[in-house]
Amino acid sequence: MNILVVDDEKEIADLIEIYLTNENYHVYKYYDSKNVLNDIDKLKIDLAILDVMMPTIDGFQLCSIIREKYTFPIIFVTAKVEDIDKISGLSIGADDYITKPFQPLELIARVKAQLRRYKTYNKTNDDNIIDFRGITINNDTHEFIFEDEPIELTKTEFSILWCLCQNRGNVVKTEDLFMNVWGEKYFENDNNTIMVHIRHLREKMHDTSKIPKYIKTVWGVGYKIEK
Amino acid sequence: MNILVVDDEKEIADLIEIYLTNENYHVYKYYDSKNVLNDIDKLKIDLAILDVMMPTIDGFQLCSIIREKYTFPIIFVTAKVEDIDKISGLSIGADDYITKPFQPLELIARVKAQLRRYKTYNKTNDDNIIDFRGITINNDTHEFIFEDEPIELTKTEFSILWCLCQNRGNVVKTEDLFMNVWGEKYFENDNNTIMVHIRHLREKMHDTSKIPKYIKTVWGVGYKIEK
DNA sequence: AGAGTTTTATAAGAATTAATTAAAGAATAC
DNA sequence: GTATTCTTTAATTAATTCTTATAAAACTCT
Repeated sequence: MNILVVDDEKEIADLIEIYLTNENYHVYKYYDSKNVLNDIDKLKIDLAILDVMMPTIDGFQLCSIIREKYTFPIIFVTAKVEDIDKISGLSIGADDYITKPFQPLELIARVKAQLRRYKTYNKTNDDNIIDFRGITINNDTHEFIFEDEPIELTKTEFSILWCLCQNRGNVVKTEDLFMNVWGEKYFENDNNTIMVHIRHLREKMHDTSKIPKYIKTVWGVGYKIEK
Repeated sequence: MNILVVDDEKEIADLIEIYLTNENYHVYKYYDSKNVLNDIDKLKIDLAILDVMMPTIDGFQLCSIIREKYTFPIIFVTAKVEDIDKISGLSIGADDYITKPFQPLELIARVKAQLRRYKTYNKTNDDNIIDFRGITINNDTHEFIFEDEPIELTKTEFSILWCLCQNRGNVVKTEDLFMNVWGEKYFENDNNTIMVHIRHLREKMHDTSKIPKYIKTVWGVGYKIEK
């Protein structure tokens, strides 16, 4: 989970970063709104924590700009305790509004609540579609479209391909692949089950093991699919 | 929009009702948790405002019970200002936590923010009529019209078809289907109840299991109805 | 180059999972 | 209270998918 933190008060931003990192969130920290706007399309933000009072572009403006394109949750954390500010903040598209000084644990709890609402309760996530290099794989419809042709995959084939696509560009260790697909540890007796499935996948993708275009073997490690 | 308000302090509940009614929300007001549980399946709640400290079933318990079946936003409004209570409340499934005394306008703003998140940003449409590909299914009247012919469905058949239609295009896992129709977990001994109902549905839709036009089997996963 | 290791290919049997029946059990309506 | 309809269970059959075993090929290292 990637969380955007924007606050011109460095100490506060740093503090929030510590709390969030501690909970294993990945934090993109900015002391200036302007830089956020340059980068935001590149980052895949899941939630934003914004300060209100900042130079040049204030939190409310930033929130409005973000909302033109994105629907991830936005939480204001600010020293402005006036009710009218809370109401404005929530009205322009924020999901929550916390006033400083705040309890770290409360902030974390609110972050978690928002992420739960956004990710778990909300079924419309495009996290379930991966699209690259003529490959479109959709975990909702269980469809695999390869070079504009729909291809039927079995459950196991789909799981393996899904796992490789999620980690596209990176090697997936045979063991990790096994864990991901079967959800258990293997490596008792020799197991070439995965190889058989990989072969089937390559077959369906008109790929060869000699010079594979898609699923490459990384000797002694596992498999990877190029980005 | 239907809002559930539960508070054993009548004055507070009445006050909240006034604010909400003023904003043209429809309010279901309860002074007792028990009655809520009796009625909740009949009401079509979009958001709930719960007090924490109540006799017999407290707000936290009520929240947990609601969350077993529903994902609409829940806001706690309570005199308990302890941080640990806020954190617990948010952890068990609430979306926001406001402490008494609260500003009416802030409450309204938070209600609106939650509803916006739930309704607007969340694309999952919960209309009661779904119409596509010669299928018209109406969850209010429980009517099913297939290629201009009304077709009688039993309660279970309707629930299954409704669930598939709501997720049309996407695979519905057998387990999820079970959860949705029977509202409980199964997976004890194997259970082909669903298969029998699916067969009946296909029969009524003049469909076959070999080359189904409508309800397709996704091996090892579940069923889906094409968009 | 050769020994040892790891991956690939192939095919067949094993194991899963789904569909079909028929009938018993439960719920509902009359 | 009985009849009817609906739901579930159970047993069987059918279809699909997974695993195993084997042999062959490719790679690594000395």
